[in-house]
Amino acid sequence: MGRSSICEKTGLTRGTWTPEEDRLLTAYIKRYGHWNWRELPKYAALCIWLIFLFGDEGLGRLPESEEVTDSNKIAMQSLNSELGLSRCGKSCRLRWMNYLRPNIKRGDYTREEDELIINLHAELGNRWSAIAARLPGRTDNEIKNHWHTHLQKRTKRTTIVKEAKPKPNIEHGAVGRRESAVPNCVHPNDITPLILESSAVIPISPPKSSDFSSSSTYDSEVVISENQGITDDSEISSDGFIEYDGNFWTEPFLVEDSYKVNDTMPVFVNEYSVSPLAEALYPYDLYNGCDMDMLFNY
DNA sequence: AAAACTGCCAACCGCAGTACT
DNA sequence: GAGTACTGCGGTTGGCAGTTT
Repeated sequence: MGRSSICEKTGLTRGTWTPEEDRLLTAYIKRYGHWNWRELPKYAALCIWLIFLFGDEGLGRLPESEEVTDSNKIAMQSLNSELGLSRCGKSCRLRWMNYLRPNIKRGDYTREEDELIINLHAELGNRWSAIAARLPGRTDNEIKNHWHTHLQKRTKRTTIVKEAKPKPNIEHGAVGRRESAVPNCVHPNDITPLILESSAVIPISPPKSSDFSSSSTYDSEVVISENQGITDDSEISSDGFIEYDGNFWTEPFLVEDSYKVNDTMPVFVNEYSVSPLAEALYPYDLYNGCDMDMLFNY
């Protein structure tokens, strides 16, 4: 038996993220950045709760670091549990990096992307993060999954097809010449042509009907930003979030200006529309008795 | 119709690397 | 240099959805 995970030890939530958790995490990171993954989930719900209730003044109600007593911590954990972000930092980071962060390209892979992945894998091996760095908008996890579910099979099948034809048809020019040159092993530089040739022999399976299918189809490239419904990232920064390395407790306001679309509108609140945050909190009936001007235009 | 099987992908786990004290 | 905390990476798994029997 392996040792139990941190999440198991601490009773934190595991498994699939709910939309409410996504909204909470997104709203928090958009405002503060991911200054410390380990500490982030501990304070996310508390900060957003205070902002929601008291506007920016709410931040002033945050305790200084030296004031965070055990009873404070218990209260925070209780609050986080109530609000649904009782996740370990690692889980938050993974969710943000692989799914929630802006500019993630989802949907089918183009032929060019597949070619690039195959070439890069031949060059770099299973260094998925390095491969992902060369494919804008794709995450290492997504590329890894795509490789294992689609590309690896195709490369294997291509090899089998090639090996099953010991006498190349010279009439087909390059195909025949390459087959005769690489009977058992394939030079990295030859992999892409082999795959492309195999595509003519092995039909590419049609795309799934799922919105977020990662299967390959070269008819179109679907780019969906998961955060389009939350905010207009282009107004915030190139990445749409803040890298913050300061002390959160002592300098909570330093990133204040960078998250705002303009002077009056926080990024996760559209004027008088129901914000993701508001939606997330709605089940708790927090609107009752609140000043709507304060809530949406603080 | 339902059970069994398969494919896919989000999420988890454990380790390595890095920064800091 | 040792110890600790944290982040990032790659391998693996669990669960869902679709397909087959």
